[in-house]
Amino acid sequence: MTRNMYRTHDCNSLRKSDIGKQVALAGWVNVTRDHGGVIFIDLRDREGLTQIVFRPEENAQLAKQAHTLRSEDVIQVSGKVAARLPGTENPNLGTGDIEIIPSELKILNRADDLPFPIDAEPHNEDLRMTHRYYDLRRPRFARNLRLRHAVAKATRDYLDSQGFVEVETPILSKSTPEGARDFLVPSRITPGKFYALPQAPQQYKQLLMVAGVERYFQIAKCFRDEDLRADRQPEFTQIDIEASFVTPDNIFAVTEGMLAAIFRATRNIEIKIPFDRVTYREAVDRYGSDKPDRRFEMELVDLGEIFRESGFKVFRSALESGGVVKAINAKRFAGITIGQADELTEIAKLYGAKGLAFIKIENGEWKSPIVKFFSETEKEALQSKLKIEEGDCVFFGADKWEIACEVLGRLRLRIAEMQKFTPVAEIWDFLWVTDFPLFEWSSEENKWNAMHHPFTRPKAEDMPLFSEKKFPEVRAEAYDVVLNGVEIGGGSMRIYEPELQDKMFETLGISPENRQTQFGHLLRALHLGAPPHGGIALGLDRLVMLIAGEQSIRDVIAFPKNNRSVDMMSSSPAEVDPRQLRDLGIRLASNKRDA
RNA sequence: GGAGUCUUAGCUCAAUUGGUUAGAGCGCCGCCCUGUCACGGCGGAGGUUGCGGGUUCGAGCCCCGUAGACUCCGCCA
Repeated sequence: MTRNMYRTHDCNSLRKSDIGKQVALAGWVNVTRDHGGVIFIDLRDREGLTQIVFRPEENAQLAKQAHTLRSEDVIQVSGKVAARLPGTENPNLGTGDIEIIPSELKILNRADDLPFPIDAEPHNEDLRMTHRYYDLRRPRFARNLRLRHAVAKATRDYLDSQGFVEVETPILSKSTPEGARDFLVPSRITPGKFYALPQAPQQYKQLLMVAGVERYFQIAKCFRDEDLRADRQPEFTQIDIEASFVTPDNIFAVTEGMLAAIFRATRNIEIKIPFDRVTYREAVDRYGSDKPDRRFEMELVDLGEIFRESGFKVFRSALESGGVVKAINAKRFAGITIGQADELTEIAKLYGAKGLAFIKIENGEWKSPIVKFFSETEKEALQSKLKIEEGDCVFFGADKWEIACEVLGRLRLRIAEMQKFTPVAEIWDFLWVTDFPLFEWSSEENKWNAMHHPFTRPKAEDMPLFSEKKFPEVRAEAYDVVLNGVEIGGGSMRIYEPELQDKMFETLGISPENRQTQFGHLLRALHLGAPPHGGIALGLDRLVMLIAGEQSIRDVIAFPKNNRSVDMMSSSPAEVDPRQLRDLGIRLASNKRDA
């Protein structure tokens, strides 16, 4: 590929051993260093940099031309590889021992004044996104795109080796009432009807199991019309996997093997498998999160026994009304500033606490307005249970279990940030979170919703609870895979019995008529010999983001959208020609400009 | 739907308590410079301080509104 009329080598391939060769290179002018006489050009292509030297005494015509070069001009250079003058080698460059003495310079294209410097980190993200094709020239993004490719390739290679078949499923599919808001696509041929873009290939992959594919995967684009975050895009990519006649252990093993293959291929790292497993209950209890970041300690400690009979009414009454008292010990955080304390209090309130009590241990003294309510026995018990030492800062949560855990879990993460927790070495802490609740109560809709999705099966041992309609206690055969506190995937064993699926729909408040219109195909499929099956889907964008060490999935997507779902570069979404709407039988309800 | 932060030259930022002609570095243009690698030196151009309104003798700065960006909450089965 590199040898053609434009070039014989890439810009990171010439070494000492090539000295004397006649070569051609092509690329972008990374930087010019024009000394009036001698001119240095760093030529850049996707592989690296090579220095070109123009000397007026050798070729005045070329030097004159080179003098006009500016950053990001596209040029082609032919010439001879030469050793750099002794003492002027650049050890920071792979090609630092050599330079090119050109005999020919072709200016293929000139660049205008640049929207931002390519070597600095512009903070203005909309400017970057507007000129994304230019932004992507920066080595960091060239690296990220190639990393993403390597992850996808390792995924395909591994799953292929395990007998999985990649099957494409429709992008134009059907809207379903459960889950996220759908993107809709109007049908021209059937006016008034709409396709929906898939939120995930969930139903199709289950139908492929009924079809006897047995082991399916797909690197699938998914679409959800919800508000965005740094780690959420309206369209994103999943590594989607499903298999028949399997148990969760089989899915865990294939996922672990695949992730191991990915880390081997991209980072040459052997990750530790199998991953630890914790139940949802334990994760929330100990870390205040269903996606625990275990790279640092600061676990939630239950203080129920200590304060059951306490004279401190706030704690005692929380326990008496069925709640919990829990705490985290932030080591060496007694120096907390007023601003930090205020922020943590805000966080506590945001997640439902009435306030935030904390104790600073400074100069051997426990500093807090609540300490005076504690007995000596309580203080001693606290000290030993939380391993309190000089310089620590202890934060309390007294509330319903869910609220106390979530509040302390959020504080735990924020405090770790405030303490500038940075792991000494790269840590890849994978774990499985299992036994999620099957249902969650929606106070907004006043009904039970599926926590994962409506096709998730209850755990076999919880079937009786399901029959007894003890819905909050029913656990699902569902699991998430978590990496460094980020949920990178989740899945479940599916319901394959039509009767059980009907019972599930019934619990979710989906009427028999709606079941038929919305899920009829799936229900019929379950009646035609559906095998037991289950699977998982991993967020490719998030996974690549973590491997790349990026903070946002936008940095590992070639053309992402901003947090209002706008592509700043192409200005989409955009208005369309009225004739297009007429063809679709669509009339806009209102024209914003009239407002 | 809600909260917070931000918006000054092409880019990154500054401008004291509301007070002179809104500055600096990079980039750009011109001149000089023959071994640099973020080359260097001298000079120059470049601004409706996001937009609209208000308070004031006077607003980049204070107030109200509005637009946009980013982060978060809700939402994301």
